[in-house]
Amino acid sequence: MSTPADPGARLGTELSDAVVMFHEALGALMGLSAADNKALGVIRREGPMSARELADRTGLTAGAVTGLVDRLEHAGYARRTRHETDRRRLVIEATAPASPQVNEAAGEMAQAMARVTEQFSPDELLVVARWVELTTATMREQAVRTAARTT
Amino acid sequence: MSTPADPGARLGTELSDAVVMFHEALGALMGLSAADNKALGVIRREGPMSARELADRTGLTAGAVTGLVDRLEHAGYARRTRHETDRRRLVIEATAPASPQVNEAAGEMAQAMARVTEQFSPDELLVVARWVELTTATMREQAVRTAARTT
DNA sequence: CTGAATGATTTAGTGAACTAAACCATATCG
DNA sequence: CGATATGGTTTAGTTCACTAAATCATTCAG
Repeated sequence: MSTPADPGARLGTELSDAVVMFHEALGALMGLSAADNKALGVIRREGPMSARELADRTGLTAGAVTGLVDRLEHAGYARRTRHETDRRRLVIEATAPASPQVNEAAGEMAQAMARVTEQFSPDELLVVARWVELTTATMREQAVRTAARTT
Repeated sequence: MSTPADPGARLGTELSDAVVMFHEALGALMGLSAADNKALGVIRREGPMSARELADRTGLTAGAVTGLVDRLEHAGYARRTRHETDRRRLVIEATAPASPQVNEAAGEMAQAMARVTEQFSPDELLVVARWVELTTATMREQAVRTAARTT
């Protein structure tokens, strides 16, 4: 089935779990529910957008998005602005993580990952980078396909 | 700051996002809320446990765990048994994913990852495996440290 | 300029999952 | 054996984010 050197199988379980756990822990530290955290991810990933757009992305109704953005804004992770030309629209954008605690945690994580990187030669890092890239694309595609099945 | 060959930085954002997205999509396909999915993860990861133990792990009260296990059991992802010697206690254990849809999605993911693996030599796979292992350990540790900050 | 359309908010009501506490069943201790 | 502790369930009440629909503001089309 899977050899000890098959990272694909491992990713499926352990790394994936660890990533999810860290993500959840960071979300909790930020004081965000899983749903709010997910929405923030959408804004961060896709850049500033209107409330309607965010509603479509998250599958929420317009009314729910108002509350969602209220919470994100109040917690300091997002900002509401009016659209320059169309003043009915909002521009919802993510702001830098405010809390020092969150910055510290993120910084610590970055350092820890740097220590991992340190242990590989430049050539090896190229290999790993290639794998990470392919895997990311695969996970994304599978996420979309899997989501499509739910309908 | 981070070179194109620094997988650590990439993991922090893109792969991590993709992993979380897939995890969420799979959870949705399984008909589980994020919280229930997380609890199921605990049972899968740590093996059979009593309701009290699960309550401690998830931070829920005893009453809430009853409902939680009800849902998991009803959806076919967990099973309640009585403890052999102490018949007050439950033994809550995860069962194999029942729904054909979930199996299909999991299978498709496994195949997709196999196609990624295919593109690397055995030597390269060893490098990747080493990186995955170190990264997993790091993420786990950081998840725990981050969770501790929340308190 | 008026009327219809669009974007966001507000309001009222609903549902899901939670807590706290009362409640059974079983186990353990004196 | 009786009293007390422990594990899980049940119940009553609360909280919170959601939807649907009414509302306000702005834009666009005729």
